[in-house]
Amino acid sequence: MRYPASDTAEKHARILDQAARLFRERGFSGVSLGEAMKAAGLTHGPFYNHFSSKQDLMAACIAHASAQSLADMTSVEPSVAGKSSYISRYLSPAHCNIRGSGCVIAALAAEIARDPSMKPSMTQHLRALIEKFASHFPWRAKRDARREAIQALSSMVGALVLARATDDEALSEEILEAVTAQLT
Amino acid sequence: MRYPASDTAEKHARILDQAARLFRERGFSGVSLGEAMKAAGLTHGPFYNHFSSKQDLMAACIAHASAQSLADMTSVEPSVAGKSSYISRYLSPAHCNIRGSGCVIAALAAEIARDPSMKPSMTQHLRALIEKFASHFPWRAKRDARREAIQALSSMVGALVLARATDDEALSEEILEAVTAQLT
DNA sequence: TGTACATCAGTGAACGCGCGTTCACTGATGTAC
DNA sequence: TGTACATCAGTGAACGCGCGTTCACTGATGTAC
Repeated sequence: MRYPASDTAEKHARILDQAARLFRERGFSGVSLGEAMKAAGLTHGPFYNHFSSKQDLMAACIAHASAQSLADMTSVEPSVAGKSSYISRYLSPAHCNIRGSGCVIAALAAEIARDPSMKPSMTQHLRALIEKFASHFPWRAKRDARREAIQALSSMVGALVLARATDDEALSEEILEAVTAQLT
Repeated sequence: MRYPASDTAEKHARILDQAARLFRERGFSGVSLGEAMKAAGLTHGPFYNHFSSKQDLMAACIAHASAQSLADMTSVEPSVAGKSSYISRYLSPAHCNIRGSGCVIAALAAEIARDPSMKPSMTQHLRALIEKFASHFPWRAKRDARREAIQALSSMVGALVLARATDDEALSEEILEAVTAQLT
C-alpha cells in the first residue's frame, strides 16, 4: 500500500538510528538486515527502498555515529575542566558497558580495518574527531595540540578496548582509572 | 585410512598456527572452519578430531597467540633501550600492516567484547601481558610500574587500532609516530 | 616370517540454518477528470 | 464534489549461498597369531 510521503524520511532515520546502535553493540557481521529492520519497526523487505546494500548502510551508520560524537564533544565546555569531564565520561564504566550509543571507533575500528570499503568513512570520522578534539579543548602548547590530542585519543580508545575485553570487573576498572588519572 | 600416530600432534599445531593467523587477519566471523583447515593442508571434515567446536578453536587461538606474545617480550633485553625498542616495533608500520602475526588484542578484542565465552581467555592474556610488561622492563618508580604499564599498553593498542582503521597512510603514520614519541 | 584382522584419522557428501538480496503482488493515498 | 485510476512503499515468499556440524565410509597402519 502507499504510505504518507512524509513517513519515508522518518523511517529512514529510524533504520539508521537502530542500525548504528546494533552495529556498535554486536558488530557489522553480528547484525542481520532483518534484525536492523525489525528494530526500526519494519519487515526486512523494504530495506532496499532506503539503502542500496548492507555496506551502504554500514557506511551511513559510521557517518551517523560520527556526527553524534562530534555534536556531543561540541556540547562540552571548551575549558580544562570540560576536557577532563569529557575524558572521564569516555573512560567511565557506563561508557564501557553501553556500547550501542558509545564510541564508534572502539566498537568497530577492528572490523573496519579488515574491510577496505569502510575505511574512507572511518578516515573522515578520525580526521574530524582529531581536529575537533585538538581545537575544542586547551592543550599545553598550541602548536602541539594536534599531537597531544592524538596521544590522548589513542590512550582513551585503547583503554576502552582493553576494559571491554575482560570479564574481570576489577581489572576493567583498574585500566579505566589508570588512564583517567593519566589524562585528567 | 590410518595415519602415523606422530602426525596428529603436528597437524593439531598446524591448525592452531594457521587459525591464529587467519583469525587475527580477518576476525573470528571472517574465517570459516573450512578455510582454517585448508590453510593447515587438510579438508574440513577432521576438524572435530582436533577441536570440539569453533569456539573451542577460538579460545585455543587466543591462548596460542598469547604465549607467542609473552615469549616475544621475554626475548627483548629488559632495559630502558629494550623497552623503547619493543614499543617502537609494536608501533611500526610493519606491525600495523601485518595483522596475522601481530597483537591479538588490537586484532580481536572488540569481537571478544561481544562474546562472553571468549572473555576468560582474553582476561588471562591481559593479566599475563600487563604483569610481564610491568615486571620485565624498568619504569620510573617500582610501585607505579603496573599503572604505567597499563597506561603504555592502552596507548599502544589504541594507536594501532586507530592507525589500522584509516586508509590515509599519512594519518596512520602520524598516529604511530605521535604515540611512539610519547612512550620512548 | 607371513597372514588376517582391528583400528581410527581422514574423506567428502549431506544436514539444517540464517544470511543478503530479489520480486510479484498489495492496497491506501494522491491525482486527473 | 465524486469517481476512476496510477503510484509506489510495504509485504512476505523465494532465491542461491556459505556456514558449522554430522556421519557412513575408506584404507594404510599396527597388532595378534
